[in-house]
Amino acid sequence: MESIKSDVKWLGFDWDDRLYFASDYFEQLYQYAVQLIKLGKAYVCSLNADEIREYRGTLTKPGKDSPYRNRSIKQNLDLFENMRAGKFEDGTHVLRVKIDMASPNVNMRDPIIYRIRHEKHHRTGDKWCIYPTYDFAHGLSDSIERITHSLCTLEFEDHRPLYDWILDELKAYHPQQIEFARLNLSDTVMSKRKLLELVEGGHVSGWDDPRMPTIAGLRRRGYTPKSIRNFCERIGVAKADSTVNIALLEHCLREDLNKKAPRVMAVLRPLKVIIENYPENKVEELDAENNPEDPEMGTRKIPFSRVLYVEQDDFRVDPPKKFFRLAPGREIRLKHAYYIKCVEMIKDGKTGNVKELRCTYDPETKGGWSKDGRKVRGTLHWVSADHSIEAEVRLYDHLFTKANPEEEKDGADFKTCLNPNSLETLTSCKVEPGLKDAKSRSSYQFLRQGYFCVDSNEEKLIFNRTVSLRDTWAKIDKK
RNA sequence: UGGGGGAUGGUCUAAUGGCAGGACGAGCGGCUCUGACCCGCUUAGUGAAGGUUCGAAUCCUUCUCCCCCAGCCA
Repeated sequence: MESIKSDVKWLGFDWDDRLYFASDYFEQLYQYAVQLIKLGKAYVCSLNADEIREYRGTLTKPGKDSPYRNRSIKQNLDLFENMRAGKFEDGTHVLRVKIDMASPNVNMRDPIIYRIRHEKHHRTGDKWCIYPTYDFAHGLSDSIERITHSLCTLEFEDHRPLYDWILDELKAYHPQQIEFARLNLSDTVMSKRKLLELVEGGHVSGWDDPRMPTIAGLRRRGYTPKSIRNFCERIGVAKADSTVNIALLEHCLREDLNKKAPRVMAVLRPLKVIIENYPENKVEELDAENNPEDPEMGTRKIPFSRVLYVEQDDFRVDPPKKFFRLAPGREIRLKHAYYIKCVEMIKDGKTGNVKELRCTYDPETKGGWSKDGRKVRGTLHWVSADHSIEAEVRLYDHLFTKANPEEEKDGADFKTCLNPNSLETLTSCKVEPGLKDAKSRSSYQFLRQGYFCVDSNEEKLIFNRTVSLRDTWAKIDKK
């Protein structure tokens, strides 16, 4: 309950002084039930659960009346009072409403409105041992609260006749129940039952695992309340079953973060670069803008020195067409810094992998501009090796490999298409020094990579990837 | 096979008898010190068949397909 409250607040809503609980109305609800008995519209039924099911009939066959259906009002009043007084065991009696056992809508076949449960309630404690069912409490609670419209999901459409019946019989204020389709998202599951399975099966670390579509999970992943609200506005509300593509949610997220998240440089998979013509001990403080979308976010200083790290993906020994990044002999720009040219690559003797690059820089291009007007196609992010700090980065991907895990063929379990690579942890990432004091939960854009938020900054700095940037090159490269 | 709902581009959603539009995605191009953002263009739809009407996504008829209901759960 507390987590529901904090989720709602986080999303940006407030109930002011209107935090209501159905349990606040237990006494009134009881009195309404008594009234129904007096009207001859409710009776205590002493059939057991199996018998009640049997008497109910099926979808196509009508039910038959309970043998207890015609108890006298006095008898019912008496029995119900004793139910409340705790004179009976769980399951021995229930209070049912008298409608029509032959109704084509099974919800109208004398539904149960009160049952005995000798259980402690989280708000009323031991005060009650009988509790109203949802169908009974729902409409009357709405009525007591004087709400105008009661919104719920489609599966309650069949319950609306009962909702209406109860309020009409009691001549109570009658709100209008309106049903709408629940929200389904592609590439994940939304049902509580299935999410619980993921938690209990250890497929995720908990309800707030950043891969979970729960509010707690989205929050920890780095989603902003505003992006979620925008998303909800865009998808609208309808009565048709639908599955919204998660790409739209991600779009709303990028849209919001693009305006808010400060830009920083972080190298996830470091490749060492030595600038051969840059003095050994020299360090320059370069200016870098914090957010081109918002000049008011100002600038910061970032250190540049002879030994740097760049992204492994940003170098190719044998660059394909349209690859604008570093390659042997190729000149590129280091963001906010200088043009550098790759003059040599050093391979690991054993693996043959490139483990280090030797480059030269052009001192005339400080800040990233060339006076002679020559252009470079690529701009890379980088960090200064000596000044960077280590961080762990967790890359998240969709939890499932199929857009609709619930539609597994041959009725296979939805967990068969769990994505084994939905979490990739990188432990030796290098981030710019200014991130040393990054606050927990704060969001950044790692330039050219994506949006990341601080999961924790206690013993070590840990980032969650919220969502990647759109990556046109990745699409070209795949072809 | 009883009852209740639903069907508009790949996806979500507008159009309440009067030009089928928007967003996301995808594709192409432009811009660029982020292959980001932004901008331009393109793609692609009324479940089916009849009927009413000057005119139908919308009204009528028939059909098809999908979802929900037989808890003392919500």
